[in-house]
Amino acid sequence: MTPQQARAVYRALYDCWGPQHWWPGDTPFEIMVGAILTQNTNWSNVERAIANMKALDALDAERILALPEDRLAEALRPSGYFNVKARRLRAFCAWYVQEGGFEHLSGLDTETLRKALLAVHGIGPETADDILLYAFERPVFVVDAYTRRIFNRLGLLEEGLGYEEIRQRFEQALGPDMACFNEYHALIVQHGKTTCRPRPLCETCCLGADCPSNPLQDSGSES
DNA sequence: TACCAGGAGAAAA
DNA sequence: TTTTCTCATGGT
Repeated sequence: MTPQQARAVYRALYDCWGPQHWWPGDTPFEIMVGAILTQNTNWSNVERAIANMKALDALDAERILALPEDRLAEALRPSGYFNVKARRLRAFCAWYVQEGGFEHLSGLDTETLRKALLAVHGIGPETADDILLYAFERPVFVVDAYTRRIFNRLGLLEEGLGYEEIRQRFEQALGPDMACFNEYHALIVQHGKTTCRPRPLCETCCLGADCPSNPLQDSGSES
């Protein structure tokens, strides 16, 4: 993928959807919680779980750790996988408190912070990069299922590439631009979940004939 | 009713 | 090392 191609898709998405103002969350900590809860789940379900946490006045690492795990799981129920996510969120909070919280972690360089996040139970590459980009405002490109789907089918990424390879291709094409990465990922998600879903309709899609959901594309490239 | 959604870890091959 | 299975709710 050339820089020109990466920027052309960005422009098409931005022209279509406009600024997204991501991440939806009032504080860096809420963003981090949302990044964990949104794993394999749609955002509306995550919002319900976060509202439950706010109702418990528990949107804070130490207060989450003070909650019994079954009560935490009950609050997280709307986001799905609630038992799994309760364990993951507690593991993250334990690490977060142990490391001295946001202020201390903000002093770490991006690679050190990324490695530390990936060592936490329940934090994989996408979740770590969501946290780095949207909570810590680091220039890290987030790769998700929509990114793979859209760019594979646009022919700009080969099938079967690993997460790190895809991330590096975007970062090399675009340069270390936090604001751009922020908007780009948000636009990909907005586009993916509205226009270019697996069973979609893209007469008005901003990617036109190159849209991953375009029937002309489907006829030859669908797996 | 079946499929999908802003994944990750554990187990099996 | 790679692939498969499991976790689960809510909307379409």
